[in-house]
Amino acid sequence: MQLKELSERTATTPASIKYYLREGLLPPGETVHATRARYSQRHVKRLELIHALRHIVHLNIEQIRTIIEMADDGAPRLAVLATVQRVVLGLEPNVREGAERTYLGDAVVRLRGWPDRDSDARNALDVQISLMEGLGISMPLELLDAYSQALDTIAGLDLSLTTATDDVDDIILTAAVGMHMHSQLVLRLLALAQASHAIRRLEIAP
Amino acid sequence: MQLKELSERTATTPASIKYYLREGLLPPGETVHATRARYSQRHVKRLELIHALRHIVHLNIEQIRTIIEMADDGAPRLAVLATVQRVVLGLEPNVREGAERTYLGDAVVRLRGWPDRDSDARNALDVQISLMEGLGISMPLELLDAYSQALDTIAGLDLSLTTATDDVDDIILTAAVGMHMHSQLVLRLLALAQASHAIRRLEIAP
DNA sequence: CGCCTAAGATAGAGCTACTATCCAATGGCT
DNA sequence: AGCCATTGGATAGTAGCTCTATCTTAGGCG
Repeated sequence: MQLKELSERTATTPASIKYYLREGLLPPGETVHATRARYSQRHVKRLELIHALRHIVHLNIEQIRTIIEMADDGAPRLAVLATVQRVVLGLEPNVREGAERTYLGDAVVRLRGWPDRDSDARNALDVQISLMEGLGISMPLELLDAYSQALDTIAGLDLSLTTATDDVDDIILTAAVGMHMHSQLVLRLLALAQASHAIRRLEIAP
Repeated sequence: MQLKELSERTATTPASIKYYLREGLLPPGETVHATRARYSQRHVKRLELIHALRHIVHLNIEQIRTIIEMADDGAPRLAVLATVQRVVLGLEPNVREGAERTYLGDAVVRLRGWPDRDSDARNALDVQISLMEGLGISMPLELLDAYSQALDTIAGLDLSLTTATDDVDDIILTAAVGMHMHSQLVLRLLALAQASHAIRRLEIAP
């Protein structure tokens, strides 16, 4: 198909498609000759991926490029998933060079029997724990225990969805949307829990 | 103190202070006469609040204005906290008119013994659950149970910080930063849980 | 008396994500 | 054969956000 048809099929304006081409998010079509290019089903799927990442998961172009370049470079699935996670869960601003491991971080990993190794996720957790300790926000271990237990279950479930296909774009789409949705769910539950506490505590003695 | 001193004490440029004044985030100083105004300790604290909300919690000016206007209008503490929550936990895009209650939402509220009433938080949760069901992302009740149990504990802890003072700006600062930090913590734990699962599942058979 | 600072208005800057315009080349329909 | 639609490529413009800078007028303080 030509650009115009691609545009119609994906409800994306030709101008935007050209923009994504320029930005390297969408691979160029097969050049038939100087003024004609052919696009395939792959381009349709890629555009759908871009659309979901932009408007559902709310990533910016740079973040989408990071993920898509890995996929196009044929990186191993684990590496792609790690990148998706880093970007979707906003780990980036929290990953620091030479951040120290925390007691609580170690304890949680041991309690859950998670593999004890360095990773962006582990690093980001330690940084967050240190940050909160610095601000005097307390987190007893029992709480992290309860938490991580629940999250462990969700994580297993979430991931199982991504192993059903071999197409990298599909894996990314499923993983990114799944991670985003779960993280939102947790935030909504936290909000409701907090609201409930606030009502109980403040409504009686305003 | 005059504008310049306020600027120096809060490490904010006079231009930015003027901007916040224009935007109504910072109350005008006490006008001595046409070309002189006096600012107080209150302005210092307000600027610190604005700074934290902008650069730690990452709210935009509009969101900060929403919160600050409530506080300045002398709204009840519960209402202020609800607004802080709505903004900080990103409930806004998820709150819908006439969204239906979900079975799972009801079940969670009953399990936790939370007050069963309409609220933005409850609404946002129901919308999120429906959204995920629509996408075919499964969430067994046992999972929500475990989750909400952990979150319930955190929420109680978090809120207790905010009842230590009577100054509205302080309450907002503590609540906003606390909520933000806890939500980040949960996201980091989810990330680590997911990473651990991914390692176990994909590293053996890449 | 002149300098500093104030308020107030307006304009500009830098970023992001598009959106629009212009171009020459050219395939395919008529 | 000829013309219209479409292409890639280049470039420029727009819109929203958060500042940042400049300019003006005015007045107190040393």
